Amino acid sequence: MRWGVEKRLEFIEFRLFWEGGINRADIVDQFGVSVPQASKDLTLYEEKAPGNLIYDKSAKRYKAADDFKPVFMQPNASTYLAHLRETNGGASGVTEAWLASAPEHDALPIPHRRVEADVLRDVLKAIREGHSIEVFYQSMSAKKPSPEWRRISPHALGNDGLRWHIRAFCHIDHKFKDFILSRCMKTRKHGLSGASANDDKLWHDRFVVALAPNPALSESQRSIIAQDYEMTNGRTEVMVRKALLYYFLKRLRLDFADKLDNPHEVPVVVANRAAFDAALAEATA
Amino acid sequence: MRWGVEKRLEFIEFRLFWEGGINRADIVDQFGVSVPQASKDLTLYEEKAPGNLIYDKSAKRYKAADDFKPVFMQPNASTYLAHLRETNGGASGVTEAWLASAPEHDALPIPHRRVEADVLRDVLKAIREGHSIEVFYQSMSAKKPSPEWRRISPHALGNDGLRWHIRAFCHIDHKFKDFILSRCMKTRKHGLSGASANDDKLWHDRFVVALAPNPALSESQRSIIAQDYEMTNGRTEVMVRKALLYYFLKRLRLDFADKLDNPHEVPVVVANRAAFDAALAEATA
DNA sequence: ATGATGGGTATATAAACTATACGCATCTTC
DNA sequence: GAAGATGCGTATAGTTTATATACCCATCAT
Repeated sequence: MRWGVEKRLEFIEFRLFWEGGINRADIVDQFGVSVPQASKDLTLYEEKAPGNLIYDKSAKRYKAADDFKPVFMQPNASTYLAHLRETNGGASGVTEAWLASAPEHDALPIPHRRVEADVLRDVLKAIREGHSIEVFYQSMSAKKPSPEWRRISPHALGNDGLRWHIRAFCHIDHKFKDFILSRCMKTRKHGLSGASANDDKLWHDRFVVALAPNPALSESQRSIIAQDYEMTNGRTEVMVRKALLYYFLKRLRLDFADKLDNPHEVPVVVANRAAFDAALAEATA
Repeated sequence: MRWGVEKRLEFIEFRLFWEGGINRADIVDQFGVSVPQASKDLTLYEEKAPGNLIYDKSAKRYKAADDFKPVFMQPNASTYLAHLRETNGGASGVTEAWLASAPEHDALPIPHRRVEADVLRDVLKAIREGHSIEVFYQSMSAKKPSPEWRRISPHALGNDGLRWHIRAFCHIDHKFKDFILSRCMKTRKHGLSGASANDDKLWHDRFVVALAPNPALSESQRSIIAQDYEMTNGRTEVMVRKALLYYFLKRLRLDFADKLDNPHEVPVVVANRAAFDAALAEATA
């Protein structure tokens, strides 16, 4: 079967599963095929996945059967929700909108400067080819009130939950650091790399964070949290790169577990706090 | 031009732009077409986007020209980064991997219980058709240590930055509330709706949060933050649904701006705090 | 030099798709 | 309850797209 046909069958199944029904017109709109071809596709789908399709004459629409069994995809809630979040952002790009009758939805607006496509492109190139590169970077340090050209040897990208960082060797400070991608205004001058990616210890080393329900919660609440985090014996372990450990602390609000009035706010606490603090000290040194 | 051809040209351009080069083999792998067809596609691309393509005989690979001008897509860094994050998760689903030589990357691991596809599917159905539905829900309240069947009339989905909520009218408490999607274990019994989506005031009302750089920062740092958040006159306004306001506070760590030792941690503060607190009180009442 | 690899192209053939047309069932409108 | 609109199904002939196979060329490693 040709790739285009396969995609259309997948599309039919996607719509049936997540949106409950599909039309010839849906296929025509999505893929620009002719109406007879859309008919053939539906017939073909019925052949390949017998019993999944039921035509509702009254609604003039194919509906998913009660015992619908997907054969062209594995339904995954996270994937659907990720798509949903994308439709919110507006810019679709590669992923076209397979969601037609999406539910009303909204995500928290995270205000931020946009990342320049050309900057990202050049950084990716430097990572790929093992170059160093100069970035016109706005540092937060008080000594540098305006952006400066800095040479860095990038080797990876990291996401802290709110924004993306470049993980790179800094040719000025002679160590590996994070550079916030959106603070790179422009790039220039590829050059020789200043360090091997393998030497970025904090990036490659991972610390195993042990999480436990906040002991300030009631027992029944603790057990609910344990289920939420899929804990076994009231514990769950999360491997976190040391370079990301600081952001992990902040994102999960682990730094305030004890100081907060309401334990409800911080469902989990770090169970191996001493080791955690040591690792964090190492990472932020 | 047929949909499949268009997609292949788009793919060629995507790879050229973000990964710098492309091969016949890449096209064959991605779309399962024959080798001569991949050749034709490259020729066709050169026709449609003259000058973008340069064959590097030594590397045996087409490379993007220095003055590469995309014609089949608008390059968007956010879209690329969203794809990158998806590849991390593993589950691809609808979006196939257009990223071949992706850079090394990692995102913060957010430990969480998975959402059941069948649950989400049934909730979507209820929203779409305006039904109520029973969910086997694990509430956090101390009075309900184990999951219970609750009838709700869902009308929207909301994301708080860490997880998805169902926004629904609760038939037990007779008001609109958030239900954490991953705490819905199963669903059953569609029924009549208990309320109109329009009556969910906190969902439809939005509060305009005014954000300003943390005054505890130095002047130059404040101006950097102002740029980060694309502020004008040291302010930016963000429209937030009242139903999401509480999560906005938590996510941006706005509740600790003054208590924190290090203002660096909280780049922005709420400039219209009194109105904000009033709106928040209304939302959490 | 030799072979492996990757690209270009030509041919005949097969598959996929279009345009057009017509028939059928359901629902809405008058 | 007839008329019209809509949506599905299917048949035909013709076009586009893609395949399989073949052969040639350039570059590079050995």
